[in-house]
Amino acid sequence: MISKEALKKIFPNWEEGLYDAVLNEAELKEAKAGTALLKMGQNIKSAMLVVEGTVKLYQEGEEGGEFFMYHLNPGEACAVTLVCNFHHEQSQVLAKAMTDIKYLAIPIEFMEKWLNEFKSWHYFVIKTYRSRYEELLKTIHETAFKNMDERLAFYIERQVHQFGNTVKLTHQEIANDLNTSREVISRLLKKMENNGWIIMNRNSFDWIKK
Amino acid sequence: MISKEALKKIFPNWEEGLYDAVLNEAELKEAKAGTALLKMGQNIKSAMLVVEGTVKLYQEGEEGGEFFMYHLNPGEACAVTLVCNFHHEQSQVLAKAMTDIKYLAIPIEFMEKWLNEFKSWHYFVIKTYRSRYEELLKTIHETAFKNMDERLAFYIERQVHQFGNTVKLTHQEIANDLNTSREVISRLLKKMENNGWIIMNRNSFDWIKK
DNA sequence: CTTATTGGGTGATATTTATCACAATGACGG
DNA sequence: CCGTCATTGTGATAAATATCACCCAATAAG
Repeated sequence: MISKEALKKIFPNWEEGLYDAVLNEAELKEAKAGTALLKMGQNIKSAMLVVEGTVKLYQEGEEGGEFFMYHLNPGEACAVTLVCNFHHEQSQVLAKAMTDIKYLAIPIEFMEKWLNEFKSWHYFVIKTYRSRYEELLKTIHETAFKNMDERLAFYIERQVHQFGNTVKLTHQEIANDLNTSREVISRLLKKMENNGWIIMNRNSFDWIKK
Repeated sequence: MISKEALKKIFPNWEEGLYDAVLNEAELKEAKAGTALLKMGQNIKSAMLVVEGTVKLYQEGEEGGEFFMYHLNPGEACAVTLVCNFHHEQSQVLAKAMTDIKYLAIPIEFMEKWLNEFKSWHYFVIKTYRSRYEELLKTIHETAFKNMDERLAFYIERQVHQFGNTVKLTHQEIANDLNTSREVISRLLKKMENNGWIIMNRNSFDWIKK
């Protein structure tokens, strides 16, 4: 399990009792990069709090497409898993480990209980929903108003913000995340290279804009 | 002001004290159809709870475009106004009265206070964020995976769900909401008419599909 | 009744994105 | 060093959407 000190660093400002509750009830799980942690339509049986690594949240299309929405980092939680106990609903999102990750899985029966017991849990849930809502707004803004070139730039900037200036993603992976085709991404990246925004290598490129 | 009984009907399951607090602190406001209640970038000074009528929530593009996200009905609240006091942030959305409306405006200084005092307010905030988050997911799903014909059908279905089978919107208004042009909507509606999904009149049409 | 305005129809054309087909090149296991 | 596979480049073409330029019809206003 994880130490209380480590937990406090990753999830600050909780009540003492909440840390104990988490240490008692949560299971610390690991997953390899690429694993699907939560699939669309799947019944949710536990809340997910990220401890280490990065998770990507997607929307899935009925014909198999994926659409990237936002990242989850340590200290953040998957909003959809936090309150679903109210309704015993199915997941509306796909969560994928982007790197090797560690996360806390908390059985959903504690969600309502803790809302009653711990004020800091209540705040945590609200903060989580609020921040995820804002990420969705950004995502909507991009897809509603921007063309693929700008969307790609925005996507890369998010990626750079997470992992630094060297982007280690194949054109195909980017295309999947943006729900377009590889050719489109290849051509747009070539343009960016010509504009001096990136330096391309095989299997990666560097973002050098601004 | 509004009576306590009416308030209870519209916002069920609150604590007694919360109803009193709202009656004491909120201002009951009215607005004509079409009014912008909250503009993007505007500083939020009060929370908005819908009492009567329908509000439309938009994302605004920098070049003036609008993009419809979802409706707010009586008993629902504008999520972004509920927690912004934490940060004194600016609105990321545009809220427009779709019909003549009545709503409760609660100064944001009470938001944090009530979170501490009323458990039912806490639940209300979480429920609000959760439902808005889910609406955003649906919206993203449509824009990410669907072509304009399907998006239009989805849009009309939402409209029908709100106001019944007769849709009293001009092609231009629909085009604005979907961030496309009138010609596109006109042509797609014509197709729907040919498919027997709608019956068109001037200034309105009837949804008769299924 | 006449005119002005608004809502809607339609062809032509441009732009953006998707799809198909295939070539080239680097990485890696044997 | 060779062959295979994953990755990227690129032309040709199709489909979806945007834009422009008008016209026409219904309604409102005088």
